Amino acid sequence: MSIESPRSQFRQIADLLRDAIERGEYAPGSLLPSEPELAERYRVSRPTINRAVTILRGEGLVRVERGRGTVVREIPVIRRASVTRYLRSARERGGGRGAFDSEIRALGMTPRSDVDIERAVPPARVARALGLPEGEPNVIVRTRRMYADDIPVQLAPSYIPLDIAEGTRIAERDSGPGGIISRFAELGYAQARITESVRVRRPTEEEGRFLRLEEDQPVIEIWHVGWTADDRPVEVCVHTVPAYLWVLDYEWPIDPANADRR
Amino acid sequence: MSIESPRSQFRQIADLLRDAIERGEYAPGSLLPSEPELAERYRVSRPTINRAVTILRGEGLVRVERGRGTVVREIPVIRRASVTRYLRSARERGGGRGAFDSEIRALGMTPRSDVDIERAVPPARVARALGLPEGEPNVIVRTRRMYADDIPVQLAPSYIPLDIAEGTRIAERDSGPGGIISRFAELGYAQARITESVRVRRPTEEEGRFLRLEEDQPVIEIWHVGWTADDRPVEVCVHTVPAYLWVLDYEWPIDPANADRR
DNA sequence: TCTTATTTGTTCGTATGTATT
DNA sequence: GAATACATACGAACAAATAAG
Repeated sequence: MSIESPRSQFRQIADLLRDAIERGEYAPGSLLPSEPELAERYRVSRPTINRAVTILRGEGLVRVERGRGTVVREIPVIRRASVTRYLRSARERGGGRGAFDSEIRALGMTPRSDVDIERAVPPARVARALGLPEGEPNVIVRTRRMYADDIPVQLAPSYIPLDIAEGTRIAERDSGPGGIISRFAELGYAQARITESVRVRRPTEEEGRFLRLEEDQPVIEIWHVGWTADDRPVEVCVHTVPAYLWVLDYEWPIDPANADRR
Repeated sequence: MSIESPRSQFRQIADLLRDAIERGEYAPGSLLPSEPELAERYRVSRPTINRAVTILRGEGLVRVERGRGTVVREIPVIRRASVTRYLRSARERGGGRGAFDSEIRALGMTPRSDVDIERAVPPARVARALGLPEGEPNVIVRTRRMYADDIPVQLAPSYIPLDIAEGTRIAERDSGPGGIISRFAELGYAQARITESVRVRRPTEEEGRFLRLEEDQPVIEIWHVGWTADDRPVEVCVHTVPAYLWVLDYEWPIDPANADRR
């Protein structure tokens, strides 16, 4: 084969296939040639081909349907407007019913989302972040599952201390006009500040199942905390999205007189 | 072996090794048992062990030195204070000489960074973002390479239109007091707004070489643009960091009266 | 400096299992 | 049920890098 030696064959073949897909040689939704066929074409063994395909799967470029073949994925990158999504204007943009709706409609896809409400013991990390004792059922969890054209694209459980949420609209499926942020304000816990921490990690089993991810497809975790003006954390929301599918946009003003960087 | 069948052996062994590392059974900096030894211990073939180790490499948990062995990595996660790093206060925090310095010193490590200056043809994406014609040598590139304890941790080329930067301190290695942001202000291009887009991708070859990454170790790309008050983009900086090594922190105020979310 | 043993990297050929068509 | 396609594993082999003598 025409492939040089210092680089492993399975990586080189992954490159060739990736290029071919990006050139449009294999259209989105279509099948790649079967592994035996590719093995013959590139004159390598089938496990080597399989290894190359595994790389592309990790990148979200193809999806494998056992018994059927390897499907080229359509990769419409979803942009998350991380800051402006908390403004009323974001809700109106695109005629959507919320920021997520606008984000998905902007791609010409159809958004959908579910919410599950339950009272639960939060993960220890969450309890600590909320300043609550660990191991007690002291939060309301609002688990949102979001879809674009019925494809799951985001999992976002939100944790609110029971002493704030219990018996309020926050603990209802329909949180009412203006969303839960408006409810927080009415209850005297107006959120004044948001912090988000972005990291990349492997999906948990549950995330993988819901987002239809393989284990070598990393997710972006957005650890979102809402703070009141007197710096009490009142909401932790853990957004989990497939890393290959999303771009996160942030934006803020700076004061040049005060600014610096090296 | 004690491993169940529905999950592949190489993944299960990766889990076992990961747990052992996280339990501290293999100390940071120490060697894992050799692959033949692990193969015997878990009663699988050596390629299966190798495959498991490959997973851990992708996660940044171990680093392999051929001929020597597999080293457990010390993983001090670096937090990037994405917003406050543009405030003068960030520079003073920790007695560092800049935001990056503070970030690294906060981990008890020693920061170091280089800057290379050159006049160059920017990548097409960059030219478009700056509103410049493509394919022309119309930018100054300030390429920063950053290290923690001499380990490369970030690569960040910054592109500035030639018509702004040429002949100014921006095109010098030492950009002077207050950093280049102060120079922009003096030149009448005060940056008033920052946008950052965060995405995850495979490293380019150059990035992989510098950051000592393998191909299956994703990077976070932070596409950073500085805008003047009249919305001219005057600087594009592409921060590239190993995804397993960094957490990005963002923070902003919200106005509850105006806020909304679904 | 050179040699040899050790350790990981990669590939092959083959075989078996599982899911889908 | 049969054929097809991918998933994974084994054992063997050779290459490349390192370490030890």
